[in-house]
Amino acid sequence: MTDGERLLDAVLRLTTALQRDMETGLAAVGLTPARAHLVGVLVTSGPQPQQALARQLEVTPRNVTGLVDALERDGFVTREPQPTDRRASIVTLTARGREVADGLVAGRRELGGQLARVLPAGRVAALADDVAALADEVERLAGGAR
Amino acid sequence: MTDGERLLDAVLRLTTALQRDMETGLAAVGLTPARAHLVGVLVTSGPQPQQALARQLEVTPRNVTGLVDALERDGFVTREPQPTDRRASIVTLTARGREVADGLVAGRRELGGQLARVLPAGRVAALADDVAALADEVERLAGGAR
DNA sequence: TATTGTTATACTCTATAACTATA
DNA sequence: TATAGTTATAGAGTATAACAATA
Repeated sequence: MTDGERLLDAVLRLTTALQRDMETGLAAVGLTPARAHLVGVLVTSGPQPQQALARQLEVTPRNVTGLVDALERDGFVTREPQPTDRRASIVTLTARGREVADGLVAGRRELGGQLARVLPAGRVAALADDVAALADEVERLAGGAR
Repeated sequence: MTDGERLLDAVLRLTTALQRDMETGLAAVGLTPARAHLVGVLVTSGPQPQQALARQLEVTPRNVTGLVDALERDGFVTREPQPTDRRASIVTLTARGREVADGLVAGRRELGGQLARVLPAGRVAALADDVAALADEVERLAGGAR
């Protein structure tokens, strides 16, 4: 097996483990990855109409309807009427939604710290650069193939 | 942002890009990730009854029924009767299934090569080791939390 | 009595198409 | 006429529970 294949294997293994870890963490607070993604956009970009969410999530408006339905039912967000355009509603985090979102951010920071502690302190920055370079390349491969 | 957080960000970006890249590749040959996973197990471990597939894929037997239904319909596998146990059937790759699977293996090898070329040759092996160490840690975190 | 695979049912994420209300 | 969001429909992956056929 070449070093490149070993690298790919390790990355795929990391991918699977990370996904599992994050999904169980999200499930513990009552979220799924897709719903957490939407919550993340609200945290970063503030209250938004569903069209804007659809664009940022790269998903159809219909899909956003379903995600917001579930998040609203579970008390994470509300749909606020927009006075200037009665077609649109503004999706807004509830207090509880914000609390949960803050917890996710904290958990992510903690996971970053745990990963950093796996390696000698001097290597973490270089590793981050190398992995970023790999990500750039894969994005180029996928994007450029069109 | 700490180096650990930068590392985590890079890894998550790589994860997303890889997933997208692989999904489009699979779709081009008529497979989904879940079905390709099943095909991969057949390549590695040979023809299997569905119970064994369910264990290796870590999904329910019911789920395997659905995946095999789809793979059978699309001509990738067949269900062969098992003479010694008439309850069970043995899931077997067709000639076309094997061809497609060989293509996936080749594609993976090529992707490994492309990743390796992103970095100075001397760093690839060390990077593979570091990423493997991260994967070990995340598996430990997820598994040990039970 | 235990095991293999299935039918029945349900939830989540995703998509397209057609429609309503509003701009 | 264009836009925001919905209903209708569909496919994929996943799960549990009940059941048939076989061991």
